[in-house]
Amino acid sequence: MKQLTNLELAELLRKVSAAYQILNENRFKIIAYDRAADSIEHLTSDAKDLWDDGKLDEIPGIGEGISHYLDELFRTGHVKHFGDVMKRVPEAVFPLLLVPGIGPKKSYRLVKEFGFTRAKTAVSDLERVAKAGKIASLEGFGQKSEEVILSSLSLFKKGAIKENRMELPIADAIAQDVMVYLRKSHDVEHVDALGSLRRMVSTIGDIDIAVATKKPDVVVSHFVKYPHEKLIDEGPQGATLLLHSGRQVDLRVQNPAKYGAMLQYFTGSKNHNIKLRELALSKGLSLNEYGIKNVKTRRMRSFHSEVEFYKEIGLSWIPPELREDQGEVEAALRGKLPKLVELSDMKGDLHMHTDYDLEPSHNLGSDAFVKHLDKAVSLGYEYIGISDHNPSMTNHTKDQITQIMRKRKETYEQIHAAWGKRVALFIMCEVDILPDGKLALPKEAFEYVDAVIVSIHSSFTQPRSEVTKRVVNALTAHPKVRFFGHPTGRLLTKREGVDLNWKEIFAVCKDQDIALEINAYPQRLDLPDTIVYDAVREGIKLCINTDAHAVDQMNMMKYGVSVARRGWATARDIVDTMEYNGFKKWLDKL
DNA sequence: GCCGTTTTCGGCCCGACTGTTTTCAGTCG
Repeated sequence: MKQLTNLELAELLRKVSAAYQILNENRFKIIAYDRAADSIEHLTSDAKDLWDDGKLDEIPGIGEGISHYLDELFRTGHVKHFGDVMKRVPEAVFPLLLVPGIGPKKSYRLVKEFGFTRAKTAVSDLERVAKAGKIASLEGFGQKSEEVILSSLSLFKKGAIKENRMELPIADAIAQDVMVYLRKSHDVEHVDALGSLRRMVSTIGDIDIAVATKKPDVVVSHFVKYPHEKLIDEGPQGATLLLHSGRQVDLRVQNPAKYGAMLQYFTGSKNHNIKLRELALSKGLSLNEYGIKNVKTRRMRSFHSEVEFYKEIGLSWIPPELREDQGEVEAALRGKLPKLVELSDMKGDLHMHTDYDLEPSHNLGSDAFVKHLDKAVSLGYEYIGISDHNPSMTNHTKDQITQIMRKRKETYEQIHAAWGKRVALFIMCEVDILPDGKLALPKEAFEYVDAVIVSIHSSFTQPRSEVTKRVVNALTAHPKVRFFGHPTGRLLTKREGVDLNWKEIFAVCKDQDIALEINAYPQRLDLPDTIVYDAVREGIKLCINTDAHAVDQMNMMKYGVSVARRGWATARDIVDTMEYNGFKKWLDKL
C-alpha cells in the first residue's frame, strides 16, 4: 500500500468534514474534523510514524474517535465509516470545493440542481452551465453569483490560485523601507509589521503594516505618497499600494488607545488567536480586534499595548514568533515561556566564504578575508569560522587537495596575524556529502582544518532510508565533523529539501555531539523552524550561521535568529552564543 | 468529535464581507 502523506490525510479528513456539512451533522463535529485536518497538515513528522509509535492520540485535536479511524486506515488502507459518510453525497461535490468562494453547501446545491454525477468532469460541467447563464436563475443565486463563479473558475483553471509567497528577508526589506518612510510623519505614534511578517515566518504572502495615530486621514494620505505603481484602495481605516516591485503593501491605522488589540488580532496566527479566545471565554471575556468585552456586563475595554491585552487574559506577553498554537498559551499560563535567543547573544558566525580560490566545485565568496574580519569586529563577534567549499574532487588528486588545504591554512593564518587577531579565527571547510555518504575531502587534508561543516549539494531526491544512511555516514566519518550544514537542502519557494528520518539524525547528533546548522541565507532558512522545535525538545545542539558569500550578507544573522526563536530555542541551545573559551572547548570535544 | 487551572458533561472563536435577502446563510481569514 502506498504511504499516505500528511497532506493527503488532511484532505481526506476535510472531505469527511465537507460531507458532514452537507448532511447537516452537528457543527462541532465538523469543526473537530477540520481541526484534526489542520493539525495533521502542520505536523513535523509523518502521522504514519506516530501511529507506528502508538502516539497518534498525542496529536492535538485527535482523540479517541479519529485516532481509531486512522488506525483502521493505516492497517487496512481504508476507513469504512469515512466511505459510508462520503457515499451519502455525490462524488462531484468534492472537486468543486477547490474553487474559491464555493463551499460544501453551494457545491451540493449546484451538483444537485444540474445533476452532475462525475467527479472528474465536475469543474468543466460547472463552467458549461455558468457560461450558459443557468446559474443566475437558481434560487439563492443571482447574476452576481454567476459572474463570481465564472471568474473564480478561470483563475482556478489557470492555476493562478497558488500563492505567490516571498522569502522572509525580501518581505522584511520592503516593509522596513515603508516603515522608515511612515515614521517621517509626526502623527505616526507606532509602526509595526503584522501577520506572518511580524511572526517572522520563512515565507510571506502579504505585507501588512499597522500604525497607531490620532489622525488616520493624515497618515493614510502620507502613506499613499510612498512611491508606487498603483493605488489599489484607500479609505478611513487604511490603504493598499502595489509597489514597483510588484508586491502589495496594506496599511491599517488605529487609534493609539485601541492599538494593542489591533496589533494582537492581525499578528495571528489564526490558531493562536482561536486558542486565546477559548481561554478568554472560560474567564467570561470575549476577544476581538477592537478590545476585550466582558460577556456579562457587555462592557468593552481598550488597550494601548499588547502587553496590557495579554495581561487582561491572565497571560504574560507572548513573543510573536511563538504564536502558532504550539503550546505557547499553556506555557504562558504556567509562567514557563522560554527566554528566546536574541541577535545580541550571537558571539560568532562559522559559515562564510571568502574570495580565496581553492578551486572548489561550488561558488567562491566575492570579498577578501580581511573584510570578513573587519565586519566581524563591527558586529561585535568574538570569533568567526571561514568555511570555504572543499576543492573540487574531479579536477584534483588527493595529494593536490591536501596541498591546497595546507597552503590555504598558512595563508589565512598569516593574514590573520598581520591583521591583529582582534577576532579569533577557526579555519574550517564546508565539505560535500557525496551521494554515497563519503566526504569530499581526503582524510589527510583534515589536518589543516579546525572543524568541518558537512552539507548536501547534490542528489536531493534519494528515498528517505537512503539519504538518511548517507547523512549518518557523513556525520560519523571523522571526529572533526562538528556541524551539519543547511540540513534539508531546501530552497524556499523553489526546491523541497531531502526527506530525512529526523529521529535517526537526532540520535547521531546527540551521540557525536554535532550541531545542526540554522543557515540564515535568505533562500534557505534551513533548518526549518518546525524541525528546530523538535530538535530543541530533544536537546540537540544548534548553530546559527549566515553562509555569507559576501561581507554584507553577514547582516542576515537576524533571520537565522528568528528561525531559532520560532523553534523555541534559547541561547543555551546554540553553540555560537558561547564565549570563545567555551566554544573552543566544545569544538575540540574537550 | 474533542477536551478539562471552575467541567469526564456540556460546552465548543470572532467578525467582515457578500449576495440575496428584509434578517440571514455561506464563506473566508
